[in-house]
Amino acid sequence: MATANSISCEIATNLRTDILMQRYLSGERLPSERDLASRFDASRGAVREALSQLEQSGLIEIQPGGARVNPIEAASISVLGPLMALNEIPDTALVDQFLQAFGALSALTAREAINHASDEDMNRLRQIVVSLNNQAEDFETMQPPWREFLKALAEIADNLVVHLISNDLRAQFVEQMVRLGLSPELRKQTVNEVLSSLKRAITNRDGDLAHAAVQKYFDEVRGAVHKMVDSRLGTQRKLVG
Amino acid sequence: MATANSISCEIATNLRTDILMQRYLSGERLPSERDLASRFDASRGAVREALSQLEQSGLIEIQPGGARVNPIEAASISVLGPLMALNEIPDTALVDQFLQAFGALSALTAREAINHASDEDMNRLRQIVVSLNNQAEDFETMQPPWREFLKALAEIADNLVVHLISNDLRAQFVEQMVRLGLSPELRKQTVNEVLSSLKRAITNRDGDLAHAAVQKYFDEVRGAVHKMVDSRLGTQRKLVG
DNA sequence: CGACCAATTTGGTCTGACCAATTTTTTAAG
DNA sequence: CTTAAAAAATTGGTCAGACCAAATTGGTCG
Repeated sequence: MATANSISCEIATNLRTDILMQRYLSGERLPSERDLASRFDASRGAVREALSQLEQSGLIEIQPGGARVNPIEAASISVLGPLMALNEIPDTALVDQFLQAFGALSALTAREAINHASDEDMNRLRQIVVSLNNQAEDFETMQPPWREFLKALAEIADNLVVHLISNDLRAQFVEQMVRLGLSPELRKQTVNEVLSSLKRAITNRDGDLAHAAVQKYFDEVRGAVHKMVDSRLGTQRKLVG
Repeated sequence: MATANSISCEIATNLRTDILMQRYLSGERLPSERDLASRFDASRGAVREALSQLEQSGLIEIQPGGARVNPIEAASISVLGPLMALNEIPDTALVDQFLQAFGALSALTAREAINHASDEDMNRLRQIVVSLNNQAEDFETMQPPWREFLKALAEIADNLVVHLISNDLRAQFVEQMVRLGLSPELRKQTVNEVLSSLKRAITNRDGDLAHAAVQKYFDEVRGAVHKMVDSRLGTQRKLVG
């Protein structure tokens, strides 16, 4: 957001954190706009803009008489980023859930893309898979072509709904992922299996195979992230203990 | 939104429609807040709140110097509802994309739920499937228990990410679906196959089978909706021609 | 033609005010 | 003492006018 430095944004961030940390419980009434204004040493207008943001993210509900806090389950995806940023160590379960959802949507995208791709599209995909094959050694170096691959699939599949969902998910998670320098170690054999499946899927125009391959890749990432976080927690305990 | 009747909301709706109908092109600059205020005969504060909403939905980007329109692909899910509401006749492709995405996420939910359900959960699911079986004649009557089934699966799977995505999707689409009184005619045989698969999945704790069954159900709905819209367009042409 | 500088425009914010609706408190009746 | 009605205080929604810093614009000069 361009107005990230603005006061209204700061107020929104503060209140959002308070709500997500359950300093305001669900159903509870928020302080009045005038109270908040004086507390944040800001004008009522700024507070109103902040509250408006929180309302649109589904965290609160503003009514004449007062603003009330909604249960988190009633919110929109845009709270996931702040929710993850809450703790220094990311919530493992949340990361896993993200990868599951993103993986399912990516797999869906892959199937539809392969099933509807033009010959030209197929060549483009083939090329990317080749470059993936050449850099399949390390997760880091593999990331750029992999993202390019997913992007190409998304363009071909041309599913606006999935595209917008993926936008939101990326916006909420990628920042958090890089914050931690996640670089899970994928098993080379699995990666190679995925890549060869993708090749075959492209050659034979087999959408279901592409679906399975992408799904398999994300499942591998999930497993690797789990291992990584576990070991990191292990070392942390060592440092602490 | 509780403030649906407010002026700021009205301004936001107006501008959103203008943007979605490409009366403001991507990259173009929006009129200044003062201009908009005078055009809508409102105060600058109201306009600012409206713009703030549009910015958070990703439709525009506000910067000192002016607000610019973003490409639709950069927006968030919350634009899907207004996008569908644009035309009287819903965009068939968009409905299909929605069902695809929602189906994939529901199938994912089903697999995880079945894989992690307690015995108690399983009994609950079994009961719902039985009631589904008893009302499998009509799409309408089947809807309530089916929704209950999906809801139960979601609760068991307990995946916040998928839950929030589904929230947004429902919020954007369900309203539009009922607006058109969609009641696609599912093939009874397919429905029965789905239900028997679900039974087996529950009995054998087979998450993958549940995944496939739910996927199959949504695919059937997709096909039925297509047929329905096609026939509806057909009669419409008759009326016009 | 391009670089530079001043005037204007624009977003961000503040103050203070008014209204209608809701909430809370008080009051009066049972 | 409880309850119902009425009055007061609170709250969100909106408006008008003002100021500042940053960005845009337009004109000027090299």
